[in-house]
Formats: sequence, structure tokens, C-alpha cells
Amino acid sequence: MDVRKVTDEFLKTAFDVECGSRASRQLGEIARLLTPCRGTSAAIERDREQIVFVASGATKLVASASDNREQVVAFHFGGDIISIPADGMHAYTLFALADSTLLIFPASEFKACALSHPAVLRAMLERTQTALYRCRDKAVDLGRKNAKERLAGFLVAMSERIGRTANGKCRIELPMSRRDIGDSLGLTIETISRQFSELKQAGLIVTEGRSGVTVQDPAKLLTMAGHI
Amino acid sequence: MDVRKVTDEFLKTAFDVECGSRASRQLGEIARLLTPCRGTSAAIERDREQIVFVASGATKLVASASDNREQVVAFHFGGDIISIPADGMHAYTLFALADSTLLIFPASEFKACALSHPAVLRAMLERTQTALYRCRDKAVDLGRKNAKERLAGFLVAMSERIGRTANGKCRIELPMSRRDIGDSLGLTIETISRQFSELKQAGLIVTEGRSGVTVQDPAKLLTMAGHI
DNA sequence: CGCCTCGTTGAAAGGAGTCAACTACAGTGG
DNA sequence: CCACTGTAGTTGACTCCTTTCAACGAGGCG
Repeated sequence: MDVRKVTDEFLKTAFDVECGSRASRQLGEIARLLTPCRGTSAAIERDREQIVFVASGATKLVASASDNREQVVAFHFGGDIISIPADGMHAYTLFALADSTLLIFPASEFKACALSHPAVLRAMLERTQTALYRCRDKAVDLGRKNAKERLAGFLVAMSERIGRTANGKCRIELPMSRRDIGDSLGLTIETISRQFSELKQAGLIVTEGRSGVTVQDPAKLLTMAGHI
Repeated sequence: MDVRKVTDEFLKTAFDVECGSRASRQLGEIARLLTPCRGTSAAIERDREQIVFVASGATKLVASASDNREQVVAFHFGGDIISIPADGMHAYTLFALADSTLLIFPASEFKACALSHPAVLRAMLERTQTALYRCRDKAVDLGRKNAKERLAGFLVAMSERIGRTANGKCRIELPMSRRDIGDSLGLTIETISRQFSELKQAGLIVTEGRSGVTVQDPAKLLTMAGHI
């Protein structure tokens, strides 16, 4: 697994740029390949902005408020691109939820390089906007929804991103723990657990082991999420 | 006040592109000028993504969750650029907090046009990333902070964006109501009021009328915000 | 100057947090 | 293959912060 090969894959997947191109050569030179194991944090420089391509695996981007309260700001899966700022009012750390392959670029060099590849720049803009829209929706959830709505919304989002739908039901294999879910939804692990229990009792979901969830009635779950 | 003139100003302010250029002509053709009055919503199409330049004034971007709970997702001031998605799980509306001048572009046409102006594309990426980082910090606040920390953080952010610092103190003229602040911080108007009172009693701020706030001790307020 | 909206303050209610005990996985080694 | 162990998850009782409901006070515009 070398940098060049993953960079080619990155450009193809994310920007539909052909392999072996000039862009690939240029970006390959500034890229760094990381393969963090499940549960470990990716060693990312904190003093400057970074751009990360998730070639495979699953990650959580965590912000640490003071007093070691942690907030999961976003989950990312294979094919996703993550922008991580230099340390500001909160420090951000990227953790692998499963063994992952990551391609890391210093943002300033990436953008300088992309300047001569407008298609790359445009796709990056598109993806950053998507991330922004997702983050805004998350802000709405955190600001205006109760525990039940938040968990329902979370399960809906996960079923769309990593679920497998078959005859009206959706099977999700959650790569994150209850704690991660709590840290993402601004709730405690106990509240998450209680809400899971209530959704089970209501017959909306079935759980298998720690990570398996089957959504029995996606439409009803969507209603519970309190979206429009 | 015509579209062309504001477009020129937009390109100069936001992207440092010279006036009367080809970019200006192209963008001027797809732009629409709006001048919403204080308290009114800007008429923005909901069925497709939009990009808005705030030439002057102040706005709030509001998401409506079901059950008419509202969440202010971001405040924007003169010089800012706002990306607004087509309706998804939440509907977004842009309100003028003061009489404002806005330049509206359909996002797809804007991006198509920008494709031949990499500098514009890059600056848009930069600004979208900034918006994303701000939104993430907001998510941390909403998910992990109590009322006092949220209001302190809000006042710190506002003093940085629209405050006037003089001999260690910072004067802010807030264009938004207590309700807007509450809707932004995921709190009720009463809680905002109580927290304002406590900050006043602690001698950290002085208020004048409904909108004037002077931060007496910015460093201490920053500490209260619970940032790192 | 008066009206009306916005903001402030108080008392009571509720939802999530905290603390604590218990249970069930999943991975390890025998 | 099974027993063991440690971590992850569940459930209950109680507390606390924010909301809710209500009344009052103040600012700003006509």
C-alpha cells in the first residue's frame, strides 16, 4: 500500500481525475499515508490545517472542550474527505473506529496545488459545502431536539450512509460505541442506552450484539427524528 | 444601487478580483440583488442551492425543525458569504436583522462560472471551510456546554466579529434580539436573560439599552466560555 | 404620551445527568 | 470448546439545570 497508489485512488474516487496524471504526481509528493488501527488516534499535526482522505475504514472527529468533555463533530467513512483546522478554541483529534487507511495533506499545500486543477477545487468546494450542511443539521439537532429525536435522527443518517436496505428494513452495522454516539449527540451513554431500549420496546428497531441494528420501520423512525 | 456595482464590490471584497473584469460580467448576469428591511426574510428560492453575498447589513440563517422550533444556525455581517442548501431535512430561511443589501446567486451557475476563475473557487473553498469550522465549534457549544458558557462564548465571538475594542474593553452593538440569541444557543429567551443578569452582577459586562453590551474583562469572559 | 413588544424575574415542572449496581458481550487462555 | 476476565452496555434512584408558565417592568416607535 503506497502513497502513490492511494493518491491515484483518491483522485479517481473523489474528483474523477484520471490515474497517473500530473495532479496525482504533485499531490503524491505532499501526501502522507497513515493506517491507524481501530481505537487509536491518527497522528495529525495540530499546528496547521489538514485535509484527510479516508481511503477505507471509519473515523470520528472529536473536539475537546475544556474539562475533558468530548464532542464528536462528525463520523467519516471510506471515500469521505475531512478538513481539520489548526487548533483554535477547541482541539480536534481524528480517531479510527475501525482499521483505516488515511491520506493526509497539509491544507495550504493541497490548495496551492489544486489551484491549477479547477475540477479538484470545485469538487472540494462541493464536499466542504456538504460537510457544512451536515454540520448545520447537527447543530439543529443539538440545539432543538430531545434525546429520542436525536437518536432517531442519528439512526436515520447512519442507515442512509452505511446501512443496507432489503425489503423495507435497513440493517446497520455500527462501527461506533454507545459512548461515541452519546458524544456525537451531546448526551450521556446512559441516556443513549435508555433511548435504545425504548426504541426496541416500541418495535422500531431490533438490535443484535453490540453493533447490529435493524430498522424495522424507516418511515416511522424518520417521523420520530423531528425533521420537517 | 445596481447589480453590477455590487457584484464588482463583491469580487473585490471577497476574492480580490479587479473591477470590470470578465468574471464580474459573467457573475453579474446570474446575480439578483435584494435589499430586505430589518425583520423581514429574504426571498430565496428553496428548491435549489443558493450562494449569498452580504454586501451590507446583518442576517440570521434560521433552520425550522418541525413543531416550529427554530434554530439560528449562523449570523452573518457585511462581507460574509453564505451557502444555503435546497430544502432537506430542515428548511432554511435567511432573515435580515438590519436593513441589508444581498447579492444572490444560484449555486450551480455560480460554481460553473467560477470553474474558469480558480482564484474565486479557492477563496470560496477557504470561506466555506471557515464556515464549517465555526459551525463545528457551535456544535461543541450546543452539545457540551451549559448556559453560562454558551452565552460567554457567544459574546466572545461577537466581540471578535463586530465589536470595537478600546483600552481593554470591547463595545458591541448587538443587532439581534434575546430571542435570536436564544435560538442560536439552543436556549430559551428567559435563560438568556438570566445569564445576562448574572454576567452583569459579576461585573463582566455592562449593558446599555437593549442592544449595547460592553465587555469589561474580555480575558475572563473567554475563560468562562469553556474553551481550551 | 401611550401603546406594544421585548426583556426581566420568580416559582414550579420536567428531562437529562450523575451515581451506583448489575448484566452481557467478546476476546483470551486454558 | 469452555471458563474467565475485563470492558461495554443496561437499569434504577435521585439530583440539578433548563424549561415552562406567569406576572411584571422597561424601551422604543408612532
